Amino acid sequence: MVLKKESGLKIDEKELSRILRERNCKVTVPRIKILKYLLMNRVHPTAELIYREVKKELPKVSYATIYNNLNYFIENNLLKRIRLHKDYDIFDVGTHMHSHFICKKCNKVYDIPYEIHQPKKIKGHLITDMSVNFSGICKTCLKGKIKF
Amino acid sequence: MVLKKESGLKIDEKELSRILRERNCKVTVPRIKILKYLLMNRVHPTAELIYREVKKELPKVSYATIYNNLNYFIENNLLKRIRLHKDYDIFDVGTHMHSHFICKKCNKVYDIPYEIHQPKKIKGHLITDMSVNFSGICKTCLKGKIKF
DNA sequence: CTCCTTTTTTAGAACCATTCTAAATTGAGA
DNA sequence: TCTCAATTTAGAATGGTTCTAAAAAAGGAG
Ligand SMILES: [Mn+2]
Ligand SMILES: [Mn+2]
Ligand SMILES: [Zn+2]
Ligand SMILES: [Zn+2]
Repeated sequence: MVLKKESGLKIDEKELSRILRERNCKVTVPRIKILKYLLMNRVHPTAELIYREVKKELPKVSYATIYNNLNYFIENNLLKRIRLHKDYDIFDVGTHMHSHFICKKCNKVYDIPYEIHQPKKIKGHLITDMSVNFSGICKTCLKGKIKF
Repeated sequence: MVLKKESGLKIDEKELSRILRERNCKVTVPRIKILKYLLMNRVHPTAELIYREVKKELPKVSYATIYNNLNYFIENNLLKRIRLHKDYDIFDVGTHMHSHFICKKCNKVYDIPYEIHQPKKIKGHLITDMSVNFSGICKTCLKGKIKF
């Protein structure tokens, strides 16, 4: 089962259970709500945003559960941690390969189509992952339409 | 003045002062000691290692001074912050373009010669920096000579 | 050199993202 | 339904980094 790429789609909780079971992941209510939020809102969220949003549906959810599940999703290759900002991490769900651009002015992160071939080995090291990150000034900031 | 690439070279403190003055950086004793450590020990150190090592020469140095100067060097393009580990950052001095490989087993970071062309613009965003990061299992861990 | 102003340093407190603790709950299989 | 391991929870703790406020140092002017 391939994870949907688009944001804002309705995703049935039954379908989410199936995605988890396919990967031998135990299905729990908080786990489903967190994954649902990630899949339906592809905004490179912080843990804090995920916490706030999931709490709307699940008022008793704790930060420990959010972090436990984010780490759990990462171990199970459903999620990637992105460390582009100085002070916090953001998360990116889904399997499609792409790279990121971070704007030094507004700090927004943009997806960039990924085009570079990943080598199998370099200097004797086995390569299993590769990421390409760009930074600079984003289109919007270049236009000068946003003041800082 | 191009920063020396090799590790372990003796670097005169007079030369360090000159490097700083060339970039209009105020010259101070802790600043020189920190830069000296970075230039003579190219091991992708943590802030904590830098603190411990500089403290040997400058017993009264504080963490605030270490962090202030690391951030100062980054602003002045003498240093890069590398965010590959989950729990801490490491630092990399010098201007030579290269990428990094991090081993998922032993967490060691290796320099990789950098080969990819950096585009000037992508999708309307102005690109000023690019980084390529690889991860996987390093040569040493593959040989199985180190136990975990 | 001395004087003056600004920047830097220092010790320690504070901050804050993330993890840990220990008890309660839940899920999935028997 | 029973059982047990996995998960969740509230709140405390951790640890890397930054902040605070006072002292020291750098560097320019005279
Ligand atoms: Mn992305
Ligand atoms: Mn390096
Ligand atoms: Zn921007
Ligand atoms: Zn290794």
